[in-house]
Amino acid sequence: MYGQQHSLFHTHHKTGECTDIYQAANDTGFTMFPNDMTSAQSEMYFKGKEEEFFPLPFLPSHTPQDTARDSLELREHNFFTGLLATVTTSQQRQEAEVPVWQVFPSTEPSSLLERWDVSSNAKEQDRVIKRGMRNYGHGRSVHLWEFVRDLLLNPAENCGVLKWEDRKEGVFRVVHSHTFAQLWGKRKSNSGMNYEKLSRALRHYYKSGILEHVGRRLTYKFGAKASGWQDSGFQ
DNA sequence: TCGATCTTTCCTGGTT
DNA sequence: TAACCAGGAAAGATCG
Repeated sequence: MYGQQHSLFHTHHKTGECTDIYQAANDTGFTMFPNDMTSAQSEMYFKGKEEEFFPLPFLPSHTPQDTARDSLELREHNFFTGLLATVTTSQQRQEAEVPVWQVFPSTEPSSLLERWDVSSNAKEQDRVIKRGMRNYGHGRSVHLWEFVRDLLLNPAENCGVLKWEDRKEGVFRVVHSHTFAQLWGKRKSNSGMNYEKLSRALRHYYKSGILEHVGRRLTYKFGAKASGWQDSGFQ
């Protein structure tokens, strides 16, 4: 049902080798989702020491065929960001300069992807991805204020936990403090996160000017050092 | 490896 | 009484 096969070739910028990326993806247990693949994405390289990555939309090939809810979310999310990696100095292929193509899941999988338990060797995939991405300054751990900003700018994933009080002034209110802390804890893989700790982290931003003190309960305001909250959002 | 920065954790005391 | 706020202190995590 997913990943109708198209021929889409990608030329390695060093070796010049052409690879059918859908085939490469399927070889590793994932199915490319063709609708959103663009030539721009296929040309997006990040150069690292040992691996080269570029982001791709993909879906796990073993998607569950179950609930309507999943189908709905699939349409909403459209695709997940994955990484197609060429491992040119891989231990697996030391004898050759031939790239080994592998598709890895995003290090920040969407909610749907998390439920799908994408791979049995996800730990190893994550390790390689993180190592590769560090080289590009891409995929660094998100800052709390950026997480807050993105929630506000993306109501579809906000779940109603945050709400703009004064969009123009950057004033927002925490509607569901417990859920808000849970979301942050989930993002940081920290099950011990609660609103007490989260709010302390937010208060640290007063000093740096990322947030400003408002004086109302559960209400915060973006400061001069915060950027991007003026954007219209992702929709 | 190290220092800077950010985040977490714990805490006391105050307010709503 | 519970939930929240303010901020000090220190430790842990991350990054360049």
